[in-house]
Amino acid sequence: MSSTHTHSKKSQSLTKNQRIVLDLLQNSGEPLKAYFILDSLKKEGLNSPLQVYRALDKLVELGKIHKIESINSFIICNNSNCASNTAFTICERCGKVKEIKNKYLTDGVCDLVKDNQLEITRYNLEFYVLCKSCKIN
Amino acid sequence: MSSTHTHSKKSQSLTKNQRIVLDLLQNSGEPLKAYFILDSLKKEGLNSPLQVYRALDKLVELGKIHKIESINSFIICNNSNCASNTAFTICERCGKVKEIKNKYLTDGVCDLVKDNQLEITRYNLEFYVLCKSCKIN
DNA sequence: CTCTAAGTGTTATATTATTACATATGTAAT
DNA sequence: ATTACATATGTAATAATATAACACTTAGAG
Repeated sequence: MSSTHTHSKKSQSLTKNQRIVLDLLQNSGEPLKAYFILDSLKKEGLNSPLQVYRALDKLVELGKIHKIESINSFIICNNSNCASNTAFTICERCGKVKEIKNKYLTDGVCDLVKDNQLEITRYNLEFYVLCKSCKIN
Repeated sequence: MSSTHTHSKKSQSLTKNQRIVLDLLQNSGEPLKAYFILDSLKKEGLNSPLQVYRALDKLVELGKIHKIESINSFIICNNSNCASNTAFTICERCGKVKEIKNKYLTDGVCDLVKDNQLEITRYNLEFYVLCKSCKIN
């Protein structure tokens, strides 16, 4: 680790396809589906599903995005260090998804898990809710 | 609600397709995929994916089975009253799935959720683990 | 008995994801 | 610079998962 400036490599090492997929998810902020991403990025040169899925896989692996399993969608990670652990609320009425940032909740889950002698490598928590605006209407 | 004996209807009201799909999942105990169920029940008269999916949907709705989202599979519910809440461990090496029956864990999650002012209608928790037999080998 | 909700059977099609293979690129060691 | 290697790319084909549409049937309530 005798590097003075090579840190940029690790943070900058996204390829073109990975970059444009990440940017789209970043700008959207919402969960997006693979084929929607494909359509959106046709003009950027993405031609096949595989190109999208490969980029998505890599970004998931890097912890930069998450897959929301129950809706087959991908969303930008807005926690700094959640690794591959995920926790979401999903509105049952409008479908809106929010990543749960509440440290106490996610820590609490970890504690619960430890107390119950489960050795977890990662987890995915999907909480179905009625969101605020849907509750009103 | 002026019924004296109509309760039998509710507990017995599975149709033939729902029944054979439930039985298969019951006997298996493992998570099964829709198209595997279809293949397995061809001889019982199931001919199309839709017949399987309709039965599965209904059984999920009744709380008799659960869908494990991240592996697109369905498994018999072995809790008596988990409603549509689910909690599973999934072995990352061998794929084995177990429903978490630990009341303290699931109650704990509920408490955490309440403490954090989330109104949850249901949840799906997927914990990825290395199961005992895989840990040894 | 009739009405209605729920389920059935079937065909077609939509959506989501992977396999296979040939080529290209970035990085590190020589 | 050149090789070697791991990783990524491009493309076509296909697999796996799930739903739409429609005509018909059945079970239970009144």
